Amino acid sequence: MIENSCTYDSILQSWGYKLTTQRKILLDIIIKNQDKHLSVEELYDEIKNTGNPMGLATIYRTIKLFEKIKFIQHIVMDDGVLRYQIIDPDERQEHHHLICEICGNVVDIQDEVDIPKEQDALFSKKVFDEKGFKITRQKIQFYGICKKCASHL
Amino acid sequence: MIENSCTYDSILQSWGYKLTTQRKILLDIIIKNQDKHLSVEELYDEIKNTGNPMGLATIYRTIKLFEKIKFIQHIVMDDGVLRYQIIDPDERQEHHHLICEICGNVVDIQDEVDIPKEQDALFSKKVFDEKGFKITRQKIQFYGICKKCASHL
DNA sequence: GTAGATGCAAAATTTTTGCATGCCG
DNA sequence: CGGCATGCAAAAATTTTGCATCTAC
Repeated sequence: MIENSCTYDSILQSWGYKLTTQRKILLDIIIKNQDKHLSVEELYDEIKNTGNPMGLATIYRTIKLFEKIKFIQHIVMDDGVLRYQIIDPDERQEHHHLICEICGNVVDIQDEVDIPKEQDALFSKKVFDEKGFKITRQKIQFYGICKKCASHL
Repeated sequence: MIENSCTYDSILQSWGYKLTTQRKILLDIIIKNQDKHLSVEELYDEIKNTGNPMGLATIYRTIKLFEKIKFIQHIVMDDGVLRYQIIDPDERQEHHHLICEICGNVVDIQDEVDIPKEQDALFSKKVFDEKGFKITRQKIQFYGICKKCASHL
């Protein structure tokens, strides 16, 4: 869990980008909502709620910048809406998602839970032999029912 | 592999929808390009190439209809663009994708290749115990390099 | 002070909707 | 023939861009 944005501030500056109020606010919002995977629209609303509204153009531009310097990455749900999440510099490893089919909420799983090593040599070999496709990495979406929704059933 | 659209034609009519020229053309294009996963824009262009151009509005409306009656389903790539594929009535089972990181092409894998059963009871139990999340199904994107691109390296 | 960043408004895209006309059943 | 479907154009929604102004360094 990432606690604050100071590491990012200095990285931003080391890339030669200015540390502006807007960039700090946007990064804060993304960090504060690590578990939420906000869309541009949701980011816009969250920022408006802080009382320091920001132009949509700035949000789009800042997001592009943050993706370029690997502060954040986007994930895409089944509806095609891009949602953004902070990348912890310490854990750049691939991670996967638990997606609730009722509320649509997305939860990350990574090393907290051992993903079974489905990408075992045998499987990769079979795909390569049959399809000529060399697998290098994978992303899994696990669909199901989250704790909260299960409790409301 | 689906060969033609007659089955779909009669299903369409059994739902009470009219079998129009446009619907036939769109379905044909989707079936002919089963391996391509075309976006709306690509569908529009393909249809224009047949010499019977169709209004974009009609394409959007027809796609919605086809999704509703489960003729097609969409998949979503990392860029958030929705792409459409025919659903073979015979094999409604979940399937996965091989995505080439070079050309972006998407290939389906399903029963042709045995997906290792990563959703083993132990893993699901662990996720449930640690996250309270009940996994019911999953989608995997395998990223890598396709045969064609590998041959150009 | 100056390069780069922001805000606003206009433009470019993408998708939806209203309505007159057309065509399937 | 009657109603659903289509095409077109307008509207709505989303994202990008140009430019004047502002601000971090």
